Amino acid sequence: MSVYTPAEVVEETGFSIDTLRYYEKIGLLAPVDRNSAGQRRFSEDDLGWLGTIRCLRDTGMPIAEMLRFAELVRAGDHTIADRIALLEEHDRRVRDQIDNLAERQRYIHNKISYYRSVL
Amino acid sequence: MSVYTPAEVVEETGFSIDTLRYYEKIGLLAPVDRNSAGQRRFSEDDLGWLGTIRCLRDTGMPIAEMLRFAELVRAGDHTIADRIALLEEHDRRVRDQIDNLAERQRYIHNKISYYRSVL
DNA sequence: GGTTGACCTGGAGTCCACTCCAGGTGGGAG
DNA sequence: CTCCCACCTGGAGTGGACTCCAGGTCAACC
Repeated sequence: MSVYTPAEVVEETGFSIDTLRYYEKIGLLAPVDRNSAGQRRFSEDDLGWLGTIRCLRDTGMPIAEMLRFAELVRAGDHTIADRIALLEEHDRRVRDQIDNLAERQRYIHNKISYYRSVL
Repeated sequence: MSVYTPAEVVEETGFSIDTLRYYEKIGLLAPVDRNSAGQRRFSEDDLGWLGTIRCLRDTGMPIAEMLRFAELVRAGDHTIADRIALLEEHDRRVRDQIDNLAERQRYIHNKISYYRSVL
């Protein structure tokens, strides 16, 4: 089981070290293992979880809701139905976001066409 | 030429009255006409511009850039090429956003499928 | 003529998600 | 041995985009 230094995790996840500490502080990341000097050593599992966080964050999920999800994950297998419900709800919002963006994009395209026509 | 009260504009645009005042204060909205009592009376043009703002805002354009666009619009027809450039740049970012969301959505779908498989 | 309600102003406050800072530790390179 | 560098902590500060507030005006309705 390999471990990762903060610098490696920054490199792999794209989160800043401050953000990683912040996520741990608020409990979005479970307490990370430390070496004898008290420095963080992230596990493979931490990396996987950070990947999930990245995905949820980048699709606009607020931290408060990611925290709820994190709690469900920590609570064990009996919360899987709840996790599905949470992700499905989020998925609907992502779909709405995409539809909305596509709709607005048409407006932008029209605007560009209009400007081109008066050049 | 009909005019609109603040309440009507709130109704039509979905912006709150505080947001409308804020946009006027920072210059995103040109100074709005007033009646004899000093109350705002929005024009058809204001409504149209607010529609544009809504679209740009909802596609994630920061206020600073909307301000730049507003200045180009106010500067007159010789800025049309610049406006096209700005909108095309923004359009690219919107496309990236949509692609990104679609990609992340696949991850979410996989996650849901996985959870379903272990139920 | 009193009350209500929509509106006004300047400025302070809020929320979110970080981001930065000062001051300190421990291990490895030269 | 000394220096540097990556890392640590608690807590303060930032940026963006609003949102709220106190105190005031005016017109209209009862």
